[in-house]
Amino acid sequence: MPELPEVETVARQLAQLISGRKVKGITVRDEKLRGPEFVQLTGYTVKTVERVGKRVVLSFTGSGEKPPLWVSVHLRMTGRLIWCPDDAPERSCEDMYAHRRAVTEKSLRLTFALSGGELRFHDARRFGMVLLHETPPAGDQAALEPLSDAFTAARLAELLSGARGEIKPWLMRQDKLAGIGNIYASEILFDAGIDPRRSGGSLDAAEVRRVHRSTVKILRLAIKYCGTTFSDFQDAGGKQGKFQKLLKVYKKEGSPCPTCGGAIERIVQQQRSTFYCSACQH
DNA sequence: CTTTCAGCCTGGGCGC
DNA sequence: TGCGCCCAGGCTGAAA
Repeated sequence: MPELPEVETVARQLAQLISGRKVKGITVRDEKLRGPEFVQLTGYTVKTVERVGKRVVLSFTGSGEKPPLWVSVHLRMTGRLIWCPDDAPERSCEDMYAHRRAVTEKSLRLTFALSGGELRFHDARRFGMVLLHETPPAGDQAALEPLSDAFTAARLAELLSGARGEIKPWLMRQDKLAGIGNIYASEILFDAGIDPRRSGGSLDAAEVRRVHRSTVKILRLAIKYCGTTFSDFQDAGGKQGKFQKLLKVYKKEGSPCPTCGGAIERIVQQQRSTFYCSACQH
């Protein structure tokens, strides 16, 4: 389930792999993705690949008078962007992700044929979105990027003041903070020692500072480890993330808390699992 | 304004 | 071996 660190990992890797490559053609295998739109990318050149919130945004430059274009990709649950270079034998490219069953011929939804290889969008469950834009897709303008300079404890305190909803679902609100999903919301609150059921507005200044600090710390650490892989996520080269080894509470129901040894508990908030330690989080 | 909830999808895991 | 059932979960939009 790709969140900010996973999407950042994919975007950074793709930036290295496909910047400067020319679009030779597009093949759309899923009618949901409105294929004809993408054809106009032919002849364009990949300029940048960046993360915006949970989206991968590719910018393209046209030749001559043609205006620039952008493509945004939301991986949702099972979406993947995989680079298959021409100079790798086809079989080894297939082998690279053959052991992950969800990435199969069947789940291939869209292919960008680029100079030197193919960028393939796989999505077993078809929740993902690939959109073509004529202006830069800015994401939610109001949302704060948690790894930007604009994300300060003071700004977070401002956003949280008066927030009546529970803090854990609040952290996942993409119109407030960009990129935090179910895994990292639980991990951040464990790190900060905050009970996920507290209302956002009930946190005092010191507690907000802890949430701020833990958010930056956990997200940066997860990016360093190339994200978290359970069954779904893998990077642009088909490899798994490594942050799952550092998870302290997510999916750890019944396991001992790494701090106090008590059992990690699972509760449901807004239809989603939350994992926490009731002894350590207040 | 808030909160809740169905729907989107399909592979995988489980029980029988 | 295989069938039916349920779950995963980000996000939208409708309903309460």
